[in-house]
Amino acid sequence: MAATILVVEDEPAIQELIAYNLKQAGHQPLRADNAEQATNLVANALPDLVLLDWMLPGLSGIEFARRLRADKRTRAIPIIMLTARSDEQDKLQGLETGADDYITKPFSPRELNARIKAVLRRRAPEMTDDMVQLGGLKLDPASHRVTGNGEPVDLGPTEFRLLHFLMTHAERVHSRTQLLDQVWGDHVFVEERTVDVHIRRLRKALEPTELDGLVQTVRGTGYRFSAN
Amino acid sequence: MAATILVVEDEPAIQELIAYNLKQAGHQPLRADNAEQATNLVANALPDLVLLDWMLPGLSGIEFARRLRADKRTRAIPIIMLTARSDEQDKLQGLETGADDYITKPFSPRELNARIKAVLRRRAPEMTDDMVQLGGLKLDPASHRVTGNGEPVDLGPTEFRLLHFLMTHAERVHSRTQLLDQVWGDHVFVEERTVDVHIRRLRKALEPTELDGLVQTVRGTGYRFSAN
DNA sequence: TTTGTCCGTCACGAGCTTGTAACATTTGCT
DNA sequence: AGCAAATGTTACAAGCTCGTGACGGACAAA
Repeated sequence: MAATILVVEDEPAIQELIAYNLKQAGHQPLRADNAEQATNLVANALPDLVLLDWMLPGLSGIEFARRLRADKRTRAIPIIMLTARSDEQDKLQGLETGADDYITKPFSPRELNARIKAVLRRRAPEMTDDMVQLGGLKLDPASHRVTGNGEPVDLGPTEFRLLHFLMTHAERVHSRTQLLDQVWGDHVFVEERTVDVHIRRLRKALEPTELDGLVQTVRGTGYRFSAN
Repeated sequence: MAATILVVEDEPAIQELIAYNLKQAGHQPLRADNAEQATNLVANALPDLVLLDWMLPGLSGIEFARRLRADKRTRAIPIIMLTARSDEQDKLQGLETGADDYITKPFSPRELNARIKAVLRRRAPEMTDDMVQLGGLKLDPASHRVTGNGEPVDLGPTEFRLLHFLMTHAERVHSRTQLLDQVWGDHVFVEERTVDVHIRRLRKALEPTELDGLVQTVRGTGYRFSAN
């Protein structure tokens, strides 16, 4: 659950309060007072989620959300809208622009955390620290441990992230490019074939538990984790 | 559980009662009749927890709580709100300002103590005086003593806090940054690698008891205390 | 002051990770 | 079968992470 979360909020007190709560919950907050600042931060490094105030000086929150959705690089980032109004009109418009969820101020830290967790679980399950258990394999992000049929499995950092992503997106084929984006990160330039090597390393590490068959090749497309 | 607790309450009789009960429970009460006095006390020394009356002459309890949350230095202090009203409206608003818990007057000393303990445990389990016992290691915050397999272990202050935190958050990986935040305090500027050195010192101190293996390195991520 | 303790930083080296290239094997197609 | 593309596999150099000992400064007690 160590997500990087961009907070776009012009009111300093609220920004501070939110940032504090995020840190408390184990996240890493990035702060921006307006859409411009936020744009710069996003250009630099992609956050895992954006908390976006509805009312912003200059470019409004809705407009900023629209831009995030328009850009291919940022399209997948989950967005939670913050608004002072509780009126349904706004809510609808907010969801239309592609917000994943919506919180009406004032809100409790507990509610904020619950929504963040819910959105991450839906949009980016590999960011939560929920334990994943599939086909005899068990991966626990919190303790950073993997066991296959009860036996401990030793993985390098990259193999761990790779397996975590595959398990949280099982039964689905991922191209090498997608895996590079999701597991390596978007500002990294690596040969596609490198993925093959790490898949190989992952399978090798799983071999002793006879579970290496769960990581499957889909020729011409990519790789897949399947528990069937 | 030797916490320093700031009581902000304008009614002398109730203040007296609470202070007496806190003392009885082993805490050290600090008293303030209003937000101004409280501010001065806090400026002088940080309490471990604040008991805050909802209704105060002058600056209200809510407002004071908000200020505590706004200041970086006091942000982390747990707050329990006291209120004469039992109405839900207030309850919500109290939590929104970042209070950790809420007690409706009149309350029994027992309830007060239970809530204090619960809040301290939730916010900072390593702040309570509960003895921690894991994998042959026993750490007693009250007597500030550590024994491994019965043998006494000699630790420096930082190693003690580090071990205490790790044991109260076992089976979980903590990054260097997290450890610095939690054990050193988030206002301190220290090199990340310093954590390594203290881990080393901790392990060295545990070596004679053969229990140094409980403090584990998770390469690329951080450290973990594990009793498995 | 002297002594001792504790702390933060640094530098060095062992060992682990990683990306890539090179070579081997499999697969699908004609 | 024969071929080309895709994937598996291995080796390796470069880089990085972490363990470790040493050092000097801060601080308090003697």
